[in-house]
Amino acid sequence: MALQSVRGFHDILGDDILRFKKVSGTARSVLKRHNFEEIVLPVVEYAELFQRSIGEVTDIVQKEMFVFKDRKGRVLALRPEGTAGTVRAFIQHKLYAKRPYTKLFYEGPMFRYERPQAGRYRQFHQIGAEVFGVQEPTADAEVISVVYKILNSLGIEAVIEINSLGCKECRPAYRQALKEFLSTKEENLCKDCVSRKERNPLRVLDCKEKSCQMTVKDAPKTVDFLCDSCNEHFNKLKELLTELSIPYRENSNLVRGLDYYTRTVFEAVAESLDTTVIAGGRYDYLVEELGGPPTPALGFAVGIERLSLLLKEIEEQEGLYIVIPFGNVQGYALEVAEKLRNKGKRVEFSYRKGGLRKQLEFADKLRAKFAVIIGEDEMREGVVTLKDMESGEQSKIKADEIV
RNA sequence: GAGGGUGUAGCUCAGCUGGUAGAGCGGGGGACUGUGGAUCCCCGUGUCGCGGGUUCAAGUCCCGUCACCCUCCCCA
Repeated sequence: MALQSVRGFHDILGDDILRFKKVSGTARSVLKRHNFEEIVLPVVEYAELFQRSIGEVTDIVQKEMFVFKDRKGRVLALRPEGTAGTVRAFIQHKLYAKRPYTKLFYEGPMFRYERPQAGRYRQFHQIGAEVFGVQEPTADAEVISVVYKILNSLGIEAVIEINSLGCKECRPAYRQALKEFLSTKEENLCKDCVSRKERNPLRVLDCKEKSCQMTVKDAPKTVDFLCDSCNEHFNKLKELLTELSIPYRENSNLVRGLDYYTRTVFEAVAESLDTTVIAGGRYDYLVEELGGPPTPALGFAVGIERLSLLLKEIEEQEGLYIVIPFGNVQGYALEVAEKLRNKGKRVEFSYRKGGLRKQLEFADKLRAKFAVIIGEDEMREGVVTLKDMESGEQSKIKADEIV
């Protein structure tokens, strides 16, 4: 078989790279304005880190991790997400001791051994951010507003859904109530949900099976079981979002697949794709569970490929100048090209063979904004012929005066 | 991990009941060493995804395999 990339591992090129960069650049610019600092994390970590953070019984850990042993027999894994590594770094470098709170963001490839589909790859890319050390809902509001701004500046239509899962105090009671409710309705649940009911009852809430959805409508809701402080936190968050004019939808069935979430969880759902493009939430116990001091935290991750899929038009690049040498004028033409580049222009020096006709066809093909035609006449006079490729107008101007 | 679909030239695809591969677009070249965004002319041996089988003969049938797409699981 011909040489080929590994299943689920894809190249990104052509127009896709423009979309990819736009998503990445937009997210970075929003994050920068919110003063998040970048951290570049390793792609490989001890597998244990993910088992302990994401949760032993989750699908990500059980069947989707790329796990392998190195030469010393250490059990390593390709990171399936970015939060665990960020938390590990936060603890390892004792960032909690340096500032009252810390805001970080990361970008890079993540790996999950899943069945590839549209917008789903085994190597995909996320840009994510985390806030450590703030328990106030203002941090939740900031993070959600970052998500909103990213979507907004990208012109992408997605609905932000929020929910609260409660904390150590109130979640157990809810879990119990839900379990009991589900037990009475077992005959209405799908096969998956019957087994899920014990292992991870919350997940039954967002099952797509119709009969499950019908059943779940009457199920107890997380928000009805929140303790006073969780309730206050959630209400305050909603107030803040309203104040910030961030549209959101409360979805009492929203739960997340990772074990570490507490209180606020949220997703940006693109209805056109019927998929989640950005997701996140609070994880107030994770830092402590991984060996750090008790530190409330929250974050989110953007699926770059998925957002790219929603990007309609790609940004026009800066207008291209194509320098067309014609005859024995190579040196002079090259000089002109350099001058333009020094002025910051995007310049292609044409290596295309053939007459002027072919050259202009080539310019057209590259979607050049201007053709800088340089023949022997031009060289003799110390000028160039600048042709506006859209209007077709052209004029001779001095080499130094092209803008 | 389960189910379904697809796989022929760079791209989109045609190829009927098996007989030895085509079109459009793109690309290259050309009466044009000075003018493009539907001027004209010329140019296609590509492992018909891969491997095996049936057959005198397979792109065309059978089996396997790989990849992609869709649904489920799960998730960004």
